[in-house]
Amino acid sequence: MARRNRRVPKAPARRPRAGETYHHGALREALLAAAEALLLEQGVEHFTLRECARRAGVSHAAPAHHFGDVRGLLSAFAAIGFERMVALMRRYRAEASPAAAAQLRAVGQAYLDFAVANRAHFQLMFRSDRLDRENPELKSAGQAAFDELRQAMAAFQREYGPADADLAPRLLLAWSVVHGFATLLLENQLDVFRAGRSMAAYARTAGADILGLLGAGLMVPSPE
Amino acid sequence: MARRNRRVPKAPARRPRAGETYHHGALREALLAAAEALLLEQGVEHFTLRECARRAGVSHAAPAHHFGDVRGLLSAFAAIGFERMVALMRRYRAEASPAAAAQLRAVGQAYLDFAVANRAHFQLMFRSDRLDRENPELKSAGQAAFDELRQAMAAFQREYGPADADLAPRLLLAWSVVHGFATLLLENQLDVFRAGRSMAAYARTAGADILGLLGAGLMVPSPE
DNA sequence: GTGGCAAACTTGACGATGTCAAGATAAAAT
DNA sequence: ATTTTATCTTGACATCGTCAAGTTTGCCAC
Repeated sequence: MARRNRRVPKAPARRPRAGETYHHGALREALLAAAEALLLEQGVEHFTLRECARRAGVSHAAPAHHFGDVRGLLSAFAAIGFERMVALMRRYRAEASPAAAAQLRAVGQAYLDFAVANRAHFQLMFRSDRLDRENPELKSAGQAAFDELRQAMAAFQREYGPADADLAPRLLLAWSVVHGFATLLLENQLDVFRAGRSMAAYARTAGADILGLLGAGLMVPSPE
Repeated sequence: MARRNRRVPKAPARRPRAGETYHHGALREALLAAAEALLLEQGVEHFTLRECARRAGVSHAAPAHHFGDVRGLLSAFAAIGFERMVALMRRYRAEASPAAAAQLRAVGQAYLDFAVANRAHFQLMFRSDRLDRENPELKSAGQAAFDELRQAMAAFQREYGPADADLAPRLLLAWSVVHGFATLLLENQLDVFRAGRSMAAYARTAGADILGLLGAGLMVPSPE
């Protein structure tokens, strides 16, 4: 009722226009969309619940009714990230040769490509301080992504690896490689290597190099 | 940025007692020490400039005179972290066999042990949003740490690797492995693997497994 | 010594933020 | 039609980082 006379330097806190109802109707989705845009533009470090609400055209306390608190919202969006990553992994696998080595490379390249194409989103997915790790959607989506890697690595080991060796160390090694590379790249730690090339291009070429090295190394029975 | 009602034992802003001077005398060091304690206790996500000043017994605006802003302080402390990491790398290398493979493992294990023993400190060192990457001390300290790895990897390749191959992909692979493993471990992503064991113990055993696999894989000439 | 000046530190304010409590409104259930 | 519930707003609070302006102190020229 009271007109909100906000002296606004930022987003113009859009009031409901004619025809818009007091109830938003699809605020949950609108907030997730606003979060996506905000993360894309500003990065995970400048994400703000209030700015997110502003962009969705609602008051600063509205998100609480759908997500509890800011970690609830970000956890929901992180879960979406894992789902999209899984989708990309499956697409890459479908387009790759069915050979176990190619399948493993496809999963790794999908991991890297997703990270580079969705920088803030990826960073959010692994920032425990901004997430509620007990969120059930987040847990299951994260598990699904990990399962893609586990499955590809199991097939790889069935084909090349020593049959008696434990899967865990190889799985951990592969995950560490792609995750470490993505993390370092996104934190601008590899700028000296990248040397001007775009992140996407570099993730492609250097990523292929690294995944190739990793695969070649894992094909040899380890001396244990 | 009011966070939730974290059980924060907010130190009672100790006023200068009798005999203490208006000028602290060594405030810069006191602030860095307070930052260390605060990070250790609360983690990087709950670090606060004002709480840091409180612990050092000075007003909330005092740190600005020594560090500019919060990123200045954290960058200085991150630089200290890289220096300590380099010291640990050198100690491990000195204690290890001079063989290139053992030297490389020593560097990797030092990386992991430092990360686990200094969780918040390590996380800070790679959180660009809290740091000023142009800070000269931070830059040179980070470079020194990287040089340890580079040097060990160069020696490794001189001894085992294909002499004509490029060093960069192998260097990137090794860094990605240790960094990814440390990151995932500290973000509690490996709890299912860890299965109750302490982080330090797990970083030792699983870290050795992974570094062993990596070394074995790199000893074979890659098919490129 | 002593006057003055720059560095070190304090005080208070400002605009943010996340969350809570209480009110207003719409939709759904009875 | 009335009641209940879900949705959204409003306003307040504690806290944060930073800035501007005032105090205190160390120190150097004289």
